[in-house]
Amino acid sequence: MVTALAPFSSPPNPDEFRLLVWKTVQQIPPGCVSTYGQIARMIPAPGGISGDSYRSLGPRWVGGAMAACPQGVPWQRVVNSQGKISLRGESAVHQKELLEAEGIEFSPAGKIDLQRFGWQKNINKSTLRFPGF
DNA sequence: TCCTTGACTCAGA
DNA sequence: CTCTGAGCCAAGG
Repeated sequence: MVTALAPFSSPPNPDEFRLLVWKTVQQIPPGCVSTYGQIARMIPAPGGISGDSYRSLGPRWVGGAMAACPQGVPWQRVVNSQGKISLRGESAVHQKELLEAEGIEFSPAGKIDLQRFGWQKNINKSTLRFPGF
């Protein structure tokens, strides 16, 4: 079955790619967020896909995978590169509530500071603090 | 068949 | 900070 999602084109092996996305997202700890682009970069480009193509399509494929996210995957911890929620309508509100419940803070403009709450942030920075802690 | 619409990102203005 | 356009591709009205 071809799945009911409609990402911008699909990777060579849609099912396998989505599985990798979900597995990666499951590794995001509570109180942290990641981005579609970051998830994409953590997954190697499928065979036959050039680095350039993957750079522009990857994030969208991740978005497509998230649209069909199964239970048990912290989908709410994935936001766009600007640190803002990409969903619209009710879902967006729900996502914001779930994240706030984990201790994540939003700016007045509805943006998350990825330097503070981003997953695997710069450990080089002298300030070692755990997200949401 | 044409046009719109996606859980994206980046560079500009 | 907000808005636009480009890059990319397919399904549905």
